[in-house]
Amino acid sequence: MSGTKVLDTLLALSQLLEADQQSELERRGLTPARTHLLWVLYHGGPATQIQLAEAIGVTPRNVTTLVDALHATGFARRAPHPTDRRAVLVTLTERGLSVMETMDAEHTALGADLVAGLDDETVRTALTALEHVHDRLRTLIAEHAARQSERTELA
Amino acid sequence: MSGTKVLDTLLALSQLLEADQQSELERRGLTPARTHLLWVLYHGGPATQIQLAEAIGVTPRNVTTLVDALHATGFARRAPHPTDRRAVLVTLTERGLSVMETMDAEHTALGADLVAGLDDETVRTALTALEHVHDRLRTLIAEHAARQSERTELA
DNA sequence: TATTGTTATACTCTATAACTATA
DNA sequence: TATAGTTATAGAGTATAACAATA
Repeated sequence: MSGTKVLDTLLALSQLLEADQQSELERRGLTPARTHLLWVLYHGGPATQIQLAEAIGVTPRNVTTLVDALHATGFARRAPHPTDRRAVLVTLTERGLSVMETMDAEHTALGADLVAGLDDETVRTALTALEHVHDRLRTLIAEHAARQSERTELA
Repeated sequence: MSGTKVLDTLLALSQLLEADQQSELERRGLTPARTHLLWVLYHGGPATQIQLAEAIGVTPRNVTTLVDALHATGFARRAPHPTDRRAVLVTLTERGLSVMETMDAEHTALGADLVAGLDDETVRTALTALEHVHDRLRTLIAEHAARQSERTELA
């Protein structure tokens, strides 16, 4: 009973978080997918498009489009790879770095804001519970995937 | 500090929930947007496309496309509105009803599964904390919106 | 022969604007 | 005149397949 309640609250929360983030991005002329790419560059440094594709979980073809768009809007740029002439290194521009720094600060502030008014003990308990739920979900997904590949092999 | 941790865990959890749900949908030949529409029909009964557009939060034009697709794949159908000849009533087919019943059951099972292994007291505390966070976020979003409209009026 | 990135093409979701049929 | 839904058009994100240049 309360498990369903927890799940429903989590889903409602996800939706609000996404909506909030998206409206912030739009103000800055960014989209979720492009921001994700910038975030990877911000935290991981310059990368080839193949590396970005793996980090984001999309095909290399999509990275071409995203980098094109980020270049056109001035957030990122392509630089030649120092040793591999096939590859390019995607890097943040000044503008891209600046906007990521701002978003990073906002992210930290939002985290603090969301738990304001809760005592430390409650936050700790909730965090432990969330991590437990996270682990359960990962396990369930892994089991699903295992069943899927069994089915595929049978077929 | 722990606020950021809570936020990051929530975001990681959201991502997993979305990925898990999406892979389930694909197995059934559904997409997230179409499933959302079916979900509204399942819980609210037959509706006009305008009502669906409001419930889902998209423009009426999009509902046309979604209903077209759901009709083509046999999950929903258009019926004439009994009193308004301009409007149509979108209803679930047998297939649509059946798949929604299955998903509803899976949703309940997932909720129970995610908190399995946590004692009741911990779940209650976590749920209270989540609801607090949910309220905080709603408040923050409302404040953002208010600031936005101020700016718009000045301009 | 394998890898990096691109061109070509297609599907989904979304939006605005103009239009038809009905209220 | 207002409302319900559609046609027309466009942008963003995603995918596969075929191909170029380079390793």
